[in-house]
Amino acid sequence: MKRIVSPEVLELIAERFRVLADPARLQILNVLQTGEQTVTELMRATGFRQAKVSKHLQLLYNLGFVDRRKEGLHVYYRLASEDVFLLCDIVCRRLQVEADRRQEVLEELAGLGAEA
Amino acid sequence: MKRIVSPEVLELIAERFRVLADPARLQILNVLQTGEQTVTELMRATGFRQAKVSKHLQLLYNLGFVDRRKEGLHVYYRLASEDVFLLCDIVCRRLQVEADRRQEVLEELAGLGAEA
DNA sequence: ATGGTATACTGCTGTATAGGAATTTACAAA
DNA sequence: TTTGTAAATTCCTATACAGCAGTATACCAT
Repeated sequence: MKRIVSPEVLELIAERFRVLADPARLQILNVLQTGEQTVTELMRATGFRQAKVSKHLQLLYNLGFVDRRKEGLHVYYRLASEDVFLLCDIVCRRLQVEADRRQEVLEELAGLGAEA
Repeated sequence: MKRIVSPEVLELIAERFRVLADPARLQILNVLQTGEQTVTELMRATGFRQAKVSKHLQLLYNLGFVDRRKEGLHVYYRLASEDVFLLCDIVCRRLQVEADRRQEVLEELAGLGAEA
């Protein structure tokens, strides 16, 4: 994204971020990182109700974040790609930087207190 | 994010994605990529109203996506880091992959049509 | 101080969506 | 076919937030 991007493309990008902007969906993705899971297994792993899990999975599926396969009664969901975690890692790195910075400020304040 | 992450951290991550999940903010960030800008310049570049630009900038500033400096009447905003574009690039790559896949499907359908 | 401009803030409305309860659909076994 | 279980969907309510209009604040110039 080196130049001015059209509103249409910006909307598509925003739509992707919107899907990741929900702790419940991130949790589901996080659980899926341990491997393929059925909806029921995801319910147990997350503590969410069935409708909630299913609805979030639909969204994730529709936007290509997860794949699924049907086997008898069960539907197995799995991550479609590792990109999600690339994205989360970048965000986590930022969180770490922010935390460090806050820590520095606190220490600076403590230092001032000692001097005063 | 290799193991199960706590709900608190997931909320922090989601919060960051939420800020990026808005075309207007992405557009502002996109414009800022061309260099430091005042609110007024951003209004002209985006066509947004003053209140809109200002509010989005507050959000972006509070979550550390942009920095600012005051000079007389003007406040100059600039990108705090290139991470935003790392994130967008990953998403864009995904969009490209999706587009390619759709294209393939269309061509496959066209092929079937020719055969039939 | 006064007037004028840049930016931030407040109150409001409409829209989107998360989550719960209940229902429906899909499938397997008896 | 009937029964039971898994998953998807529908309807509903509450909440969050984008965007607008208007107002307030900060700062410069005269």
